[in-house]
Amino acid sequence: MNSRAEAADMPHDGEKTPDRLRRRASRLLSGMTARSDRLINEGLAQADARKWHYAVLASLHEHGPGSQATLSRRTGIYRSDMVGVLNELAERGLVGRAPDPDDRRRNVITITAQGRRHLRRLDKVLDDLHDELLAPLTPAERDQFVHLLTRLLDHHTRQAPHPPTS
Amino acid sequence: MNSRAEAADMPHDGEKTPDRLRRRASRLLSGMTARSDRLINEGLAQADARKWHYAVLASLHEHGPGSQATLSRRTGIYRSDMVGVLNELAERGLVGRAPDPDDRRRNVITITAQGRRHLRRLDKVLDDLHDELLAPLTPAERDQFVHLLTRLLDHHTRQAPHPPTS
DNA sequence: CTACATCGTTAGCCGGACTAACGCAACCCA
DNA sequence: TGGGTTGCGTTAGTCCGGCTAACGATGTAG
Repeated sequence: MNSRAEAADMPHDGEKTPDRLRRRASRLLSGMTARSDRLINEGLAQADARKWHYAVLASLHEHGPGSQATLSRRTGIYRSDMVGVLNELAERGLVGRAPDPDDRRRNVITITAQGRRHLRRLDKVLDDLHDELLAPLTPAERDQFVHLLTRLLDHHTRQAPHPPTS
Repeated sequence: MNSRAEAADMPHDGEKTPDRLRRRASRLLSGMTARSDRLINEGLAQADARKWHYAVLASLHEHGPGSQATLSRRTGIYRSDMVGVLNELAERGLVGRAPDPDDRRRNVITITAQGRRHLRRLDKVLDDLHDELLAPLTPAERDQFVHLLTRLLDHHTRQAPHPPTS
Protein backbone atom coordinates (compact mmCIF):
# COMPACT_ATOMS: atom_id res chain seq x y z
CA MET A 1 0.00 0.00 0.00
CA ASN A 2 2.30 2.75 -1.16
CA SER A 3 0.40 5.89 -0.37
CA ARG A 4 -1.16 7.44 -3.44
CA ALA A 5 -2.71 4.97 -5.78
CA GLU A 6 -6.36 5.43 -5.14
CA ALA A 7 -8.64 6.20 -8.01
CA ALA A 8 -7.62 9.00 -10.27
CA ASP A 9 -3.94 8.60 -10.72
CA MET A 10 -2.17 9.44 -13.86
CA PRO A 11 -3.48 6.67 -15.99
CA HIS A 12 -0.40 4.68 -16.86
CA ASP A 13 -0.02 2.34 -19.77
CA GLY A 14 -3.18 1.28 -21.42
CA GLU A 15 -5.50 3.40 -19.36
CA LYS A 16 -5.36 6.60 -21.29
CA THR A 17 -7.73 9.45 -20.89
CA PRO A 18 -9.51 10.12 -24.17
CA ASP A 19 -8.20 13.05 -26.12
CA ARG A 20 -11.47 14.76 -26.77
CA LEU A 21 -11.75 14.82 -23.02
CA ARG A 22 -8.26 15.97 -22.23
CA ARG A 23 -8.33 18.81 -24.71
CA ARG A 24 -11.56 20.45 -23.64
CA ALA A 25 -10.84 23.88 -22.24
CA SER A 26 -13.49 23.44 -19.58
CA ARG A 27 -11.81 20.30 -18.33
CA LEU A 28 -8.37 21.83 -18.35
CA LEU A 29 -9.72 24.72 -16.37
CA SER A 30 -11.32 22.55 -13.71
CA GLY A 31 -8.25 20.43 -13.43
CA MET A 32 -5.91 23.34 -13.15
CA THR A 33 -8.12 25.15 -10.70
CA ALA A 34 -8.29 22.11 -8.49
CA ARG A 35 -4.50 22.01 -8.36
CA SER A 36 -4.27 25.72 -7.89
CA ASP A 37 -6.81 25.82 -5.10
CA ARG A 38 -5.05 23.13 -3.21
CA LEU A 39 -1.68 24.69 -3.60
CA ILE A 40 -2.92 28.07 -2.45
CA ASN A 41 -5.06 26.79 0.38
CA GLU A 42 -2.32 24.63 1.80
CA GLY A 43 0.22 27.38 1.42
CA LEU A 44 -1.97 29.90 3.15
CA ALA A 45 -2.88 27.43 5.85
CA GLN A 46 0.78 27.31 6.80
CA ALA A 47 0.57 31.01 7.44
CA ASP A 48 -2.61 30.54 9.47
CA ALA A 49 -4.69 32.19 6.79
CA ARG A 50 -7.26 31.48 4.15
CA LYS A 51 -7.74 33.15 0.83
CA TRP A 52 -10.70 35.12 2.09
CA HIS A 53 -8.51 36.64 4.72
CA TYR A 54 -6.22 37.91 2.05
CA ALA A 55 -9.09 39.24 0.00
CA VAL A 56 -10.54 41.21 2.86
CA LEU A 57 -7.24 42.56 4.09
CA ALA A 58 -6.19 43.59 0.61
CA SER A 59 -9.48 45.32 0.05
CA LEU A 60 -9.23 47.20 3.31
CA HIS A 61 -5.69 48.20 2.58
CA GLU A 62 -6.37 49.49 -0.90
CA HIS A 63 -9.75 51.08 -0.54
CA GLY A 64 -9.96 51.80 3.13
CA PRO A 65 -12.51 50.80 5.75
CA GLY A 66 -15.99 49.70 4.82
CA SER A 67 -19.13 48.04 5.98
CA GLN A 68 -19.41 44.30 5.74
CA ALA A 69 -21.71 44.65 2.78
CA THR A 70 -19.21 46.81 1.00
CA LEU A 71 -16.45 44.35 1.61
CA SER A 72 -18.68 41.62 0.39
CA ARG A 73 -19.15 43.46 -2.88
CA ARG A 74 -15.49 44.28 -3.21
CA THR A 75 -14.21 40.80 -2.57
CA GLY A 76 -16.97 38.65 -3.96
CA ILE A 77 -17.46 36.88 -0.67
CA TYR A 78 -21.10 36.22 0.00
CA ARG A 79 -22.37 38.41 2.76
CA SER A 80 -23.60 35.25 4.44
CA ASP A 81 -20.05 34.06 4.77
CA MET A 82 -18.52 37.42 5.58
CA VAL A 83 -19.45 37.12 9.23
CA GLY A 84 -17.29 34.08 9.75
CA VAL A 85 -14.34 35.49 7.91
CA LEU A 86 -14.44 38.70 9.91
CA ASN A 87 -14.71 36.75 13.11
CA GLU A 88 -11.57 34.88 12.24
CA LEU A 89 -9.77 38.07 11.33
CA ALA A 90 -10.94 39.82 14.46
CA GLU A 91 -9.90 36.91 16.66
CA ARG A 92 -6.40 37.32 15.30
CA GLY A 93 -6.46 41.06 15.84
CA LEU A 94 -6.07 41.83 12.15
CA VAL A 95 -9.18 43.93 11.79
CA GLY A 96 -11.39 45.97 14.04
CA ARG A 97 -15.16 45.85 13.91
CA ALA A 98 -17.08 48.79 15.32
CA PRO A 99 -20.65 49.94 14.92
CA ASP A 100 -21.01 52.89 12.57
CA PRO A 101 -22.31 55.87 14.54
CA ASP A 102 -23.77 57.40 11.39
CA ASP A 103 -25.73 54.36 10.37
CA ARG A 104 -26.43 52.04 13.17
CA ARG A 105 -27.22 49.14 10.88
CA ARG A 106 -23.60 49.00 9.88
CA ASN A 107 -20.35 47.73 11.21
CA VAL A 108 -17.29 49.58 10.08
CA ILE A 109 -14.35 47.29 9.46
CA THR A 110 -10.84 48.65 9.69
CA ILE A 111 -7.49 47.05 9.24
CA THR A 112 -5.11 47.11 12.18
CA ALA A 113 -1.35 47.60 12.18
CA GLN A 114 -1.00 43.89 12.75
CA GLY A 115 -3.34 43.32 9.87
CA ARG A 116 -1.13 45.36 7.60
CA ARG A 117 1.89 43.39 8.68
CA HIS A 118 0.07 40.15 8.08
CA LEU A 119 -1.02 41.33 4.67
CA ARG A 120 2.55 41.97 3.68
CA ARG A 121 3.50 38.49 4.74
CA LEU A 122 0.63 37.00 2.79
CA ASP A 123 1.58 38.93 -0.30
CA LYS A 124 4.98 37.35 -0.14
CA VAL A 125 3.55 33.90 0.44
CA LEU A 126 1.22 34.27 -2.50
CA ASP A 127 3.99 35.48 -4.76
CA ASP A 128 5.94 32.35 -3.99
CA LEU A 129 2.96 30.10 -4.44
CA HIS A 130 2.17 31.63 -7.80
CA ASP A 131 5.72 31.12 -8.79
CA GLU A 132 5.28 27.47 -8.14
CA LEU A 133 1.90 27.46 -9.82
CA LEU A 134 3.18 28.99 -13.02
CA ALA A 135 6.58 27.36 -12.87
CA PRO A 136 6.56 25.83 -16.34
CA LEU A 137 5.81 29.15 -18.06
CA THR A 138 8.23 31.86 -19.05
CA PRO A 139 7.52 35.34 -17.71
CA ALA A 140 6.11 36.35 -21.08
CA GLU A 141 3.86 33.35 -21.15
CA ARG A 142 2.66 34.03 -17.67
CA ASP A 143 1.57 37.47 -18.75
CA GLN A 144 -0.09 36.01 -21.80
CA PHE A 145 -1.90 33.54 -19.64
CA VAL A 146 -3.11 36.11 -17.15
CA HIS A 147 -4.12 38.36 -19.97
CA LEU A 148 -6.16 35.73 -21.73
CA LEU A 149 -7.86 34.73 -18.52
CA THR A 150 -8.65 38.31 -17.75
CA ARG A 151 -10.28 38.86 -21.08
CA LEU A 152 -12.32 35.73 -20.77
CA LEU A 153 -13.48 36.54 -17.32
CA ASP A 154 -14.27 40.11 -18.25
CA HIS A 155 -16.35 38.98 -21.12
CA HIS A 156 -18.33 36.60 -18.98
CA THR A 157 -18.89 39.00 -16.14
CA ARG A 158 -19.86 41.99 -18.24
CA GLN A 159 -23.23 41.08 -19.62
CA ALA A 160 -23.33 38.25 -17.16
CA PRO A 161 -25.70 35.70 -18.62
CA HIS A 162 -25.67 34.10 -15.21
CA PRO A 163 -25.74 35.27 -11.62
CA PRO A 164 -22.79 36.43 -9.59
CA THR A 165 -19.85 34.30 -8.45
CA SER A 166 -17.03 36.55 -7.49
CA MET B 1 -36.22 44.29 -7.56
CA ASN B 2 -34.61 43.34 -10.84
CA SER B 3 -33.53 39.76 -10.37
CA ARG B 4 -29.83 39.45 -9.79
CA ALA B 5 -28.42 41.89 -7.33
CA GLU B 6 -27.56 39.78 -4.34
CA ALA B 7 -24.06 39.88 -2.97
CA ALA B 8 -21.24 39.49 -5.40
CA ASP B 9 -22.22 41.58 -8.35
CA MET B 10 -19.79 43.37 -10.51
CA PRO B 11 -18.71 46.05 -8.14
CA HIS B 12 -19.84 49.25 -9.75
CA ASP B 13 -18.57 52.71 -9.01
CA GLY B 14 -16.61 53.09 -5.87
CA GLU B 15 -16.60 49.45 -4.85
CA LYS B 16 -13.66 48.22 -6.80
CA THR B 17 -11.98 44.93 -6.32
CA PRO B 18 -8.35 45.46 -5.40
CA ASP B 19 -5.90 44.93 -8.21
CA ARG B 20 -3.53 42.62 -6.42
CA LEU B 21 -6.56 40.44 -5.98
CA ARG B 22 -7.93 40.65 -9.46
CA ARG B 23 -4.61 39.90 -11.09
CA ARG B 24 -3.71 36.76 -9.21
CA ALA B 25 -3.71 33.83 -11.57
CA SER B 26 -5.23 31.59 -8.93
CA ARG B 27 -8.16 33.91 -8.56
CA LEU B 28 -8.67 34.28 -12.28
CA LEU B 29 -8.63 30.53 -12.56
CA SER B 30 -11.25 30.00 -9.88
CA GLY B 31 -13.42 32.69 -11.31
CA MET B 32 -13.21 31.43 -14.80
CA THR B 33 -13.75 27.84 -13.77
CA ALA B 34 -16.85 28.79 -11.85
CA ARG B 35 -18.29 30.41 -14.97
CA SER B 36 -17.18 27.57 -17.13
CA ASP B 37 -18.61 24.90 -14.89
CA ARG B 38 -21.95 26.60 -14.79
CA LEU B 39 -22.09 27.09 -18.48
CA ILE B 40 -21.20 23.49 -19.18
CA ASN B 41 -23.39 22.00 -16.51
CA GLU B 42 -26.42 23.95 -17.55
CA GLY B 43 -25.78 23.23 -21.18
CA LEU B 44 -25.43 19.53 -20.59
CA ALA B 45 -28.44 19.49 -18.32
CA GLN B 46 -30.52 20.60 -21.27
CA ALA B 47 -29.40 17.48 -23.04
CA ASP B 48 -30.25 15.38 -19.99
CA ALA B 49 -26.59 14.74 -19.30
CA ARG B 50 -23.80 15.61 -16.93
CA LYS B 51 -20.14 15.97 -17.65
CA TRP B 52 -19.35 12.61 -16.12
CA HIS B 53 -21.67 11.02 -18.61
CA TYR B 54 -19.65 12.49 -21.39
CA ALA B 55 -16.39 11.41 -19.84
CA VAL B 56 -17.48 7.82 -19.47
CA LEU B 57 -19.06 7.57 -22.88
CA ALA B 58 -16.06 9.13 -24.55
CA SER B 59 -13.73 6.77 -22.76
CA LEU B 60 -15.77 3.77 -23.74
CA HIS B 61 -15.94 4.92 -27.30
CA GLU B 62 -12.23 5.57 -27.67
CA HIS B 63 -10.72 2.79 -25.64
CA GLY B 64 -13.43 0.19 -25.60
CA PRO B 65 -15.20 -1.55 -22.73
CA GLY B 66 -13.70 -1.73 -19.28
CA SER B 67 -14.36 -2.47 -15.66
CA GLN B 68 -15.63 0.27 -13.43
CA ALA B 69 -12.22 0.64 -11.89
CA THR B 70 -10.64 1.04 -15.29
CA LEU B 71 -13.14 3.69 -16.26
CA SER B 72 -12.51 5.41 -13.01
CA ARG B 73 -8.82 5.60 -13.80
CA ARG B 74 -9.42 6.73 -17.35
CA THR B 75 -11.86 9.48 -16.53
CA GLY B 76 -10.67 10.64 -13.16
CA ILE B 77 -14.02 9.94 -11.56
CA TYR B 78 -13.61 8.50 -8.13
CA ARG B 79 -14.60 4.90 -8.02
CA SER B 80 -16.92 5.79 -5.18
CA ASP B 81 -18.88 7.98 -7.51
CA MET B 82 -18.66 5.74 -10.54
CA VAL B 83 -21.57 3.64 -9.35
CA GLY B 84 -23.99 6.50 -9.49
CA VAL B 85 -22.85 7.68 -12.87
CA LEU B 86 -23.15 4.24 -14.37
CA ASN B 87 -26.58 3.81 -12.87
CA GLU B 88 -27.70 6.99 -14.57
CA LEU B 89 -26.19 5.90 -17.86
CA ALA B 90 -27.69 2.44 -17.61
CA GLU B 91 -31.13 3.84 -16.76
CA ARG B 92 -30.96 5.74 -20.03
CA GLY B 93 -29.83 2.68 -21.93
CA LEU B 94 -26.54 4.29 -22.92
CA VAL B 95 -24.30 1.62 -21.45
CA GLY B 96 -24.58 -2.01 -20.54
CA ARG B 97 -23.24 -3.44 -17.30
CA ALA B 98 -22.54 -7.15 -17.17
CA PRO B 99 -20.53 -9.29 -14.76
CA ASP B 100 -17.17 -10.33 -16.15
CA PRO B 101 -17.11 -14.14 -16.44
CA ASP B 102 -13.31 -14.19 -16.20
CA ASP B 103 -13.11 -12.21 -12.99
CA ARG B 104 -16.23 -12.28 -10.99
CA ARG B 105 -15.33 -9.21 -9.01
CA ARG B 106 -15.70 -7.14 -12.10
CA ASN B 107 -18.45 -5.58 -14.12
CA VAL B 108 -17.73 -5.03 -17.76
CA ILE B 109 -19.17 -1.80 -19.06
CA THR B 110 -19.97 -1.42 -22.72
CA ILE B 111 -21.40 1.42 -24.72
CA THR B 112 -24.64 0.80 -26.57
CA ALA B 113 -25.71 2.04 -29.98
CA GLN B 114 -27.86 4.59 -28.26
CA GLY B 115 -24.90 5.55 -26.18
CA ARG B 116 -22.87 6.21 -29.29
CA ARG B 117 -25.62 8.35 -30.71
CA HIS B 118 -25.91 10.25 -27.47
CA LEU B 119 -22.17 10.77 -27.43
CA ARG B 120 -22.26 12.34 -30.85
CA ARG B 121 -24.96 14.71 -29.71
CA LEU B 122 -23.00 15.64 -26.63
CA ASP B 123 -19.91 16.30 -28.66
CA LYS B 124 -21.84 18.81 -30.66
CA VAL B 125 -23.33 20.40 -27.58
CA LEU B 126 -19.92 20.74 -26.00
CA ASP B 127 -18.45 22.25 -29.13
CA ASP B 128 -21.08 24.92 -29.04
CA LEU B 129 -20.66 25.56 -25.36
CA HIS B 130 -16.93 25.93 -25.73
CA ASP B 131 -17.49 28.33 -28.50
CA GLU B 132 -19.45 30.44 -26.13
CA LEU B 133 -16.92 29.92 -23.40
CA LEU B 134 -14.00 31.10 -25.49
CA ALA B 135 -15.98 33.63 -27.46
CA PRO B 136 -13.72 36.62 -26.85
CA LEU B 137 -10.61 34.83 -28.12
CA THR B 138 -9.45 34.42 -31.67
CA PRO B 139 -8.83 30.87 -32.87
CA ALA B 140 -5.10 31.35 -32.45
CA GLU B 141 -5.57 32.62 -28.94
CA ARG B 142 -7.79 29.72 -28.09
CA ASP B 143 -5.04 27.36 -29.10
CA GLN B 144 -2.56 29.36 -27.10
CA PHE B 145 -4.80 29.20 -24.11
CA VAL B 146 -5.38 25.48 -24.32
CA HIS B 147 -1.72 24.96 -24.87
CA LEU B 148 -0.67 26.95 -21.85
CA LEU B 149 -3.22 25.21 -19.68
CA THR B 150 -2.07 21.84 -20.90
CA ARG B 151 1.51 22.57 -20.05
CA LEU B 152 0.61 23.81 -16.61
CA LEU B 153 -1.56 20.85 -15.87
CA ASP B 154 1.00 18.42 -17.19
CA HIS B 155 3.65 19.90 -15.01
CA HIS B 156 1.50 19.64 -11.93
CA THR B 157 0.32 16.12 -12.58
CA ARG B 158 3.68 14.66 -13.52
CA GLN B 159 5.58 14.52 -10.28
CA ALA B 160 2.36 15.28 -8.52
CA PRO B 161 3.31 17.01 -5.29
CA HIS B 162 -0.21 16.31 -4.17
CA PRO B 163 -2.69 13.44 -4.49
CA PRO B 164 -4.88 12.77 -7.49
CA THR B 165 -7.76 14.95 -8.69
CA SER B 166 -8.64 13.99 -12.19
C1' DC C 1 -3.65 -22.15 3.75
C1' DT C 2 -2.56 -17.65 4.68
C1' DA C 3 -1.73 -13.09 3.50
C1' DC C 4 -2.53 -9.65 0.74
C1' DA C 5 -4.53 -6.86 -3.30
C1' DT C 6 -8.48 -5.56 -6.18
C1' DC C 7 -13.34 -4.58 -7.33
C1' DG C 8 -17.87 -2.73 -6.53
C1' DT C 9 -20.53 -0.47 -3.25
C1' DT C 10 -22.35 2.22 0.72
C1' DA C 11 -21.89 5.80 3.81
C1' DG C 12 -20.29 9.94 5.21
C1' DC C 13 -17.11 14.17 5.75
C1' DC C 14 -15.64 18.56 4.13
C1' DG C 15 -15.33 23.03 1.89
C1' DG C 16 -17.28 26.36 -1.24
C1' DA C 17 -21.18 28.56 -3.45
C1' DC C 18 -25.55 29.93 -2.73
C1' DT C 19 -30.68 30.74 -0.78
C1' DA C 20 -34.10 31.91 2.74
C1' DA C 21 -35.57 34.24 6.35
C1' DC C 22 -35.41 37.40 10.21
C1' DG C 23 -34.74 41.68 12.97
C1' DC C 24 -33.26 45.99 12.83
C1' DA C 25 -32.24 50.55 11.26
C1' DA C 26 -32.59 54.13 7.73
C1' DC C 27 -34.73 56.34 3.93
C1' DC C 28 -38.70 58.05 0.95
C1' DC C 29 -42.77 60.49 0.27
C1' DA C 30 -47.27 61.82 1.32
C1' DT D 1 -46.30 61.38 11.61
C1' DG D 2 -46.16 57.42 9.91
C1' DG D 3 -46.11 53.33 6.43
C1' DG D 4 -43.64 51.05 2.85
C1' DT D 5 -39.42 49.96 0.99
C1' DT D 6 -34.66 49.11 0.92
C1' DG D 7 -30.15 47.92 2.93
C1' DC D 8 -27.46 45.70 6.68
C1' DG D 9 -25.81 41.90 9.71
C1' DT D 10 -26.69 37.37 11.06
C1' DT D 11 -28.30 32.51 11.42
C1' DA D 12 -29.48 28.47 9.38
C1' DG D 13 -29.53 25.34 5.95
C1' DT D 14 -29.24 23.45 0.91
C1' DC D 15 -26.56 21.54 -2.84
C1' DC D 16 -22.65 19.81 -5.13
C1' DG D 17 -18.06 18.03 -6.10
C1' DG D 18 -13.94 15.94 -4.26
C1' DC D 19 -12.44 12.72 -1.16
C1' DT D 20 -11.96 9.06 2.81
C1' DA D 21 -13.28 4.83 5.27
C1' DA D 22 -14.85 0.57 5.49
C1' DC D 23 -16.88 -3.80 3.91
C1' DG D 24 -17.86 -8.15 1.53
C1' DA D 25 -16.75 -10.75 -2.22
C1' DT D 26 -13.32 -12.35 -5.03
C1' DG D 27 -8.86 -12.97 -7.00
C1' DT D 28 -3.59 -13.80 -6.62
C1' DA D 29 1.04 -14.90 -4.58
C1' DG D 30 3.92 -17.31 -1.37
